[in-house]
Amino acid sequence: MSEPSDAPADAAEPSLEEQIAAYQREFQALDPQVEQVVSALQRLNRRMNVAYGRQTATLGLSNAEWEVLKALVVSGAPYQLGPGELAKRLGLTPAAMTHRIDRMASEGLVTRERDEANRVRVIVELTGEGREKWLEAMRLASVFEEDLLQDLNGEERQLLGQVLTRLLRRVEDAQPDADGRLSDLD
Amino acid sequence: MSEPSDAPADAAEPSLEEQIAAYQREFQALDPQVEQVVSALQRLNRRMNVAYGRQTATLGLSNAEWEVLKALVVSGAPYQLGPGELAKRLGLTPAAMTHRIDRMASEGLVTRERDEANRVRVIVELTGEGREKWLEAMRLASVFEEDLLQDLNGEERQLLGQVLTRLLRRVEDAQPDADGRLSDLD
DNA sequence: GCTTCGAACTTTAGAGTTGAAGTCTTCAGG
DNA sequence: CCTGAAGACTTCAACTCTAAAGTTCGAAGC
Repeated sequence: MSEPSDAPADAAEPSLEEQIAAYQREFQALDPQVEQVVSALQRLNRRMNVAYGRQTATLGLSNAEWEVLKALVVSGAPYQLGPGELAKRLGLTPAAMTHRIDRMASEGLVTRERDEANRVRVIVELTGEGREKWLEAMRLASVFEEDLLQDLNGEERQLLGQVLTRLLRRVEDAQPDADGRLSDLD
Repeated sequence: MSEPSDAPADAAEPSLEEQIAAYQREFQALDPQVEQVVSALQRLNRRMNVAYGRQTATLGLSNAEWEVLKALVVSGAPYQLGPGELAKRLGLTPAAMTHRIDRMASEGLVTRERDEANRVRVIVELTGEGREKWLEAMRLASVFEEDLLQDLNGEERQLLGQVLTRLLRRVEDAQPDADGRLSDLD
């Protein structure tokens, strides 16, 4: 026999609304409007990252690798950066960068060589294949993003972008990179 | 000798604007308005997570532990969930949950015991101390969040919340939890 | 020119995660 | 009963990240 009313065991996964209601129930001082913004933003961002992860996996790229490619492409022109600088931009320790570059170099996405002008430094450079991979990933991402914002008209998009940028500026001003390495890339 | 014009080596960390300009330069098909929204959202979310991490560290909590506490509190009433259910909600493998619960149980934040009604199951329950920690973290978080949204008036907050919720719904409809475990908590 | 300090990267040890295999319990047949 | 299959959790090996040394090179002082 089964008692559906007696052994709940696993409640259903909470929706955004249920979660906010639960927060309010457990912590009365909470402003539901604020929490709606914050929780929706976090959940949305997480789902987007999952979607990006699936897309890049399609190309044989991990999310970690994609981030390195992005940093190098954004740096422009010769597509060169040092491990330390890369680590700072991705929000990793230099040690982690060393290993990541190992892997990516062995896959042919980047090259690693000593800077002959200053032999303490190392230059990580995007390869043609790496750049190509980034372009493919970018094509997928832009389609996904366009689709995501499909329901918003131009005015709404602009407003949303402006408001988010204002909030970002506020956070960045309040946290002047306190302990270094906390940027991470988009 | 040093040639400031010859050996750039480390370019400055790119601002949001610089980054978007770089994307456009390298990938012409990009819609700058879409990218403004997406990049601002991602960067904002990342900075917020760093801020949360600092706050919870103040209380001797890791972000990982805070997420478990949140899931249990949101579940309500007796504050009980199984390891598997917790893993699903946090977006972890069951194996990782096992270890996390080990740590948290040894710190007194939760208890772990077999379900006598169904001895295959394990019940993880929030302790009084765990609940107290969650409340303290929540107090800090709500102050931070209120401060973050300070410059937005009520109308703007409502609009922002609604738009983000619309986008979230769109992502969730498009990704029907495809391979399980990808939710993670807010 | 030799030495010392500092900078940039790598190496090492330890914590945390994943994926796969293993254990224990329950349930349905035979 | 006894057996087989499925479910829930744990254990194990491999991988990735962090923090703290260690290594190598360059620059400044004597």
